[in-house]
Amino acid sequence: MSPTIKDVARKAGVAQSTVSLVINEGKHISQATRQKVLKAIRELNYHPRRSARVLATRKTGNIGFILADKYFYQAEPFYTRIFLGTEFEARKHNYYVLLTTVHEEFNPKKSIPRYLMEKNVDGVILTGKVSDALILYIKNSGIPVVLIDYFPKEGKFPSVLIDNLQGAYEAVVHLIRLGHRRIGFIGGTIDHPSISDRFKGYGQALEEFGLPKNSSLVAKDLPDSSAEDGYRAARKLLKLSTPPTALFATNDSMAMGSIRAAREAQLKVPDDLAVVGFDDIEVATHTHPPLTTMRVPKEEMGTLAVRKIVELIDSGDKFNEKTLIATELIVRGSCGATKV
Amino acid sequence: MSPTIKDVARKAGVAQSTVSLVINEGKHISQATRQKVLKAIRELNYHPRRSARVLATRKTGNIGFILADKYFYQAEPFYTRIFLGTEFEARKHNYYVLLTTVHEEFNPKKSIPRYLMEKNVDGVILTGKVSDALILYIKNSGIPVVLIDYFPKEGKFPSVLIDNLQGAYEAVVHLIRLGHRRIGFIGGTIDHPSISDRFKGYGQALEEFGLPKNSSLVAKDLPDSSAEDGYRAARKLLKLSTPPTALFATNDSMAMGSIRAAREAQLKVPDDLAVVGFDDIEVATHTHPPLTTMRVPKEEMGTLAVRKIVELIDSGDKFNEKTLIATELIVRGSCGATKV
DNA sequence: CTGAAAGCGCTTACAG
DNA sequence: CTGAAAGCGCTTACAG
Repeated sequence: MSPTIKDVARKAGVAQSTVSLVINEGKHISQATRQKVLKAIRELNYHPRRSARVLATRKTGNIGFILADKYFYQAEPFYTRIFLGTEFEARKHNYYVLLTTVHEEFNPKKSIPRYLMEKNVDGVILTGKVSDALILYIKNSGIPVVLIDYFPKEGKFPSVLIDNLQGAYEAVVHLIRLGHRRIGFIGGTIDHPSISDRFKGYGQALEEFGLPKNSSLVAKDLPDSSAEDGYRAARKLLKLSTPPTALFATNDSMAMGSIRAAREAQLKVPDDLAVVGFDDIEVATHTHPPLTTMRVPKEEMGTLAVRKIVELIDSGDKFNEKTLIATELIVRGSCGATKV
Repeated sequence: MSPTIKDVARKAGVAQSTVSLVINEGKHISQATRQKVLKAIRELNYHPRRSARVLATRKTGNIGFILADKYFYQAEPFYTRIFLGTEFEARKHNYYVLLTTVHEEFNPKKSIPRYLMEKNVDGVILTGKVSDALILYIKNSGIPVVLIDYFPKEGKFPSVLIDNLQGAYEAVVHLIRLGHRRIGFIGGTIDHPSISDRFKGYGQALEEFGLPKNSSLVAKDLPDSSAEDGYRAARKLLKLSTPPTALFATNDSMAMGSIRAAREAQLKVPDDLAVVGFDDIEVATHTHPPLTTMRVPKEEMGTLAVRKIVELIDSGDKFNEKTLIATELIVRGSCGATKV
């Protein structure tokens, strides 16, 4: 059996509670005893049993990380990288991150992660679009919640979001500056706020530069935001009598699908059709030509979400701040700004 | 405060230990009391606090899942899908899976996941190539270990592996049957057993069909097994005076890189160069042409690993069985078996 | 078949 | 500044 706090106390010749105080950096411990205790800990290679600590403190040291399962199956390591960001940051704060996927629809019988039932988390990070009912359920249970990359239509929540409007605006302005005047929009499910914000950014850029808004150039509400969706949407746009000379897709998968559509239509990217995506997923560098896109700092989002939830847990505050994270334009071959 | 076992006992009018027996499906409980207790549990919406249970049983209910961090950054959702398989299966057995990444080199100060120090897992699943020293360290600590998709040169371990030899053999035979006689091999780090087994499968297929083994057609030991590596290796092979007419790449990323190299060399895939990959990652369907590859059942590997480790935990056995999982040839456009 | 009691390994008032 | 003791919420021999 590995050593317990009692063994340490005995070895150091002090009370068990003294050992505990040393470990938890309590005050009122003389340097001498502290050193004695630390020495005993080192010699025994003692590590406090987490479960005992949990029971005593009534804090679990766990953070739940909830993700709609459909994102997990996607090719893009987008949310997994956000998760990785949370994992790294959580270590620093001595928390574990419990990753669980849920189905998109809310089903109180199935959608509620075990750790909520078992009171096994101190806070929950919800990432991407999940059922609003689930979010409300958790929030109402009194446990701190932080949202990443999703925000329900109603309610207030602490959240870490992409500055989608600004990002889309910059992407489209980039195309306009390259001389494009007919810029198509290819977007996923518009009921996802990220997407509607990107649509707004698109519109704002057109407006500001005095370009007409042409609804025939807009393909919205694509079911899955998948490469296949992007492919189909782009194919339609390219069949117009006066097709767009550039496309802004609200994610890289759809941008990649668009490139495929262009190739099939015997169009050259970027010469005949410029394409800009969003997210900067890994494979965006492998397309032909490599994709120009808006980079989203994924790990950073996870880091900030953990800091936020740890603060909420520690302070007991009920603040509902939104944190907007800026994106960055990554110019590669598909927009025509550089020659391939 | 949410209800405890005491509240249930009081409400049901029985002893606390009786409630515990009902929950843990102990025998010797009359139907009548069982029903009373179950009713009280339902009415109070009682859920046993996991931490208390952990402390009492000295079992944590957690399984560690260790992955080299470099895999997590890869575009391929390969190991993440294995993880997902473990998560689903773990739920059925009432375990949590704690996902942690480690650096490739073993550093006892940094590489040892917290949950091992804190005795916070009952078993550990190690996935992909991780430091042999880490594996040994964990195994020697007495905790059950199951390896997925990696096996050290020395030692015996329970493991869930891809049948790499057979898979590679089938992939190459497929190319041979399509009429190819000069088949190149593009492989990652040969010190990874998966890769060397795939190389063996390649050689075995050539031999069996009486084709010469030509070392100039073999590009081994590529540093990262990345698309970039595949691209560079293929470019070299295609510059040979008599270049290969087909390539077998030991993963899809390298196969995709190879396709890019072919395109740059003005070669048509599959007419001038047939390509077969390995893994069947999502993006393999998005290449042009879509990639023919060997599908690896990723979730299934995770499922089997969990079953195996739960059995080891429960039984206390020290068996070291290898489980080999068969791959499946997925024919798409890049091999020339179907017309695009 | 059921109940009283000890114990898992910590933390935390409370005394001193 | 340090120690003795209670308590966190379960499970598990042990009696009955």
